[in-house]
Amino acid sequence: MTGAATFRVEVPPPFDGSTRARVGRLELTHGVVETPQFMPVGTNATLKALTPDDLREVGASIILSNTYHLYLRPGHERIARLGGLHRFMAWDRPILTDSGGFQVVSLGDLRVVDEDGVTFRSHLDGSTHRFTPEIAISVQESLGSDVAVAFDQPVYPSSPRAVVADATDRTHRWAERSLKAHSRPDQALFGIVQGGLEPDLRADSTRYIASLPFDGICLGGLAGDETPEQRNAALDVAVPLLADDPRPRYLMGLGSPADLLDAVHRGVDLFDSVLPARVARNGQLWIPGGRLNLQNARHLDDPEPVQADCPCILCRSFSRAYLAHLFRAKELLAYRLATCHNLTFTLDFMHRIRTAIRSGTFPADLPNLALRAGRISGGEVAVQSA
RNA sequence: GGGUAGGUUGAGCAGGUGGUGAGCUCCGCUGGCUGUAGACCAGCCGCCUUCGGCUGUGGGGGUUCGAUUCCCUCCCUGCCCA
Repeated sequence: MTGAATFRVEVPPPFDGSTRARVGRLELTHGVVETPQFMPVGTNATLKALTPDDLREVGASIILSNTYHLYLRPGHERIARLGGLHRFMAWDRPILTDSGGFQVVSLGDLRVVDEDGVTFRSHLDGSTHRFTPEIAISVQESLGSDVAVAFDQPVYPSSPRAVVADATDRTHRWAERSLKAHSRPDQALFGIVQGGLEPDLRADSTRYIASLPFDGICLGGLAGDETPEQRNAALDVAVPLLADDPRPRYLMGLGSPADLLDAVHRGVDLFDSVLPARVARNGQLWIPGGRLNLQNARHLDDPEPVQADCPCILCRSFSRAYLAHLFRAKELLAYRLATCHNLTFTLDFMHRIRTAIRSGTFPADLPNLALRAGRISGGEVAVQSA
């Protein structure tokens, strides 16, 4: 443990086993994070289309940024010279940096994995770069994030068992090297569980990572191509093994409201995802019970706000018709307004979840929360059964 | 009125000098996006009963086995000159 993170469970799950949902308080160098919490993703030291003021207004208490992308551009050493990532991007609340492990899968053909690390070809200019656990930690220490994350090797959840096993074992070895390499006392370090959808591998990985002195436990290798049922099953394997563990549990990459609700119910404390911001830029606005596609012609004459009771900058002043116009004209304001709305919706949803847990009504409130979450996929609006 | 260049599927175009015009970009429609190579990607975008068929090159007529192409005529548009 680094001492740079203090996590306290304020409202533990009930003894009756009706849910593993809990409320916690994570204290980091740059501030406090109430859990369950969602972290918007600002890969390039910016949440696309938003200012830090926007981020504060939508209610973000912590954001995620990316080691690999900042290493490539503008360079972690430059950011360090300029006072660190917080000062560089003018965000004074907590930041968690992903280690670059995700780019092992997302960059596809542009990388080669070996036992010592990963060789990447830059997506920007084709130049060759090497990441090892030691380098990933060093870069994160240069950036100065509140929470660094061990360098891991995620694979698609649907990968063959042998592939999952190999990547999981390597992730364990890299976890130890990440711990050994980490030295910055004001920065927490989280370890990452792999194991894919294989129950025994997922369980072994959970036990192993939990046995190491990390400040938090990331559940990786999910939020990929698995079904919600498969993901829930993996959580039902992993989280109970952490029942007596005093550290926060962070499911990497999950972002739709219905998915978040499922995972909170199964005991997850932290989330991140590009989803709400990305789909917003692509014209999909989340509202209670479903979504709007602002690219559809039917919105062009609609004077109503996207969501009448939403306090965001979009809904306070503008109509669906206006936003639909902005999207058609590809006006830059569309992306800012839409992103603010979806993040407001998502973070408000997490706040509602915390409130329900605090008031002891969480399992009972699941149907209502699921109704609000809607089912954000397939163009359908349906209630996610609790 | 004279001259000239044109008229191709919502828009803008490509192509085609007697031998199968449904090709492109927009627009439009639908879907997708989950630790961001993503203000992006995919499919559709004349009609039908769609592994196919039909229609379609401004209108009409003619020549021809066959016409977007050649001929006649009419309509429309841009530009120039009166």
